[in-house]
Amino acid sequence: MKDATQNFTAKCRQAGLRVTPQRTAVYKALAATTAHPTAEAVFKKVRRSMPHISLDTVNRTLLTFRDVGLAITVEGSGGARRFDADMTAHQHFRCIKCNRIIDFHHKPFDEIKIPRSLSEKFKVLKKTVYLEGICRACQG
Amino acid sequence: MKDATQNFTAKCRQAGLRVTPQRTAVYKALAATTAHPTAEAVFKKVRRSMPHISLDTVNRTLLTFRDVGLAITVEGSGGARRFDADMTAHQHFRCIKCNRIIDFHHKPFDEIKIPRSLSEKFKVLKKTVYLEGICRACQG
DNA sequence: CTTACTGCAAACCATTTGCACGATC
DNA sequence: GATCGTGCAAATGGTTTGCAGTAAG
Repeated sequence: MKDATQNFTAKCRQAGLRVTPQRTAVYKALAATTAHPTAEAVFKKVRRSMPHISLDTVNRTLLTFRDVGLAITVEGSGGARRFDADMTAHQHFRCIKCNRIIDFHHKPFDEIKIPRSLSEKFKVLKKTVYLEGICRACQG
Repeated sequence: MKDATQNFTAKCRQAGLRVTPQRTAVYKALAATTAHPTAEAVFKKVRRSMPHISLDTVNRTLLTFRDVGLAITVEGSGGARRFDADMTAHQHFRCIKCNRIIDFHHKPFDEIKIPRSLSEKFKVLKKTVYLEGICRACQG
């Protein structure tokens, strides 16, 4: 994790982002956990050492981190819940521009094998391949 | 789609659900689209033929459908946005009970191949295997 | 006729936006 | 000093809950 913290300043500069105490604190808090926190959770943590920081700043900072490649958001999380009556085997592709979700079906993806090390620990009820990118309509 | 509609009554009975006009209308609206609509979108559609239906009913109905296996929710959609500073290759397992997200890494999952038919149509920027189930702590 | 479902209202939670002040480069 | 970032406040959007009336079995 040493790398990560050093990497932070470099990535900021590289992306033309200013290195502010808030950003540093948010990054440290996020990098220190594997709990995949929400903005709210990061906010609570950071506030302990920086009582004046606002939730908005944390939120914006985290989104900025994602945009410049310092963090990711867990697949699909964030928007409204979306439903699908199709109960046959299929996978989803989500366009990051228009937010459309497109079904596709690729048999090999139905048959991916869960490693033993996982099925021993967890009861896996659902396994899916999830793709994100840019759909045809949103390209050039 | 004929099957689906017939299946509907059967599945309801089987799950001990009453077959109400609202449920029927919501199911029809959902089954008629591949757009992966939000509750709001389904609501707007259903309201055209059933002006008195409420958004809450649509919401609850859709969640019920998911619980009895008449619909699915798109992976991860619904909750708050969750962040992760880990930029190395890895996958996520989400516990449907405690909502925890657990990292794991299985090399073969990094190397899944996108079929040509997809990469021709879409610019795929991210591909991940996403698992859901019950984590150890939440099991019996 | 009993129990489950619906609709309404309110509360709650997460996210976004505009703007003025302050800090970084 | 110019520009970018922050904090505040308010608005928005989505989801959940409790409750009383209504309809399905």
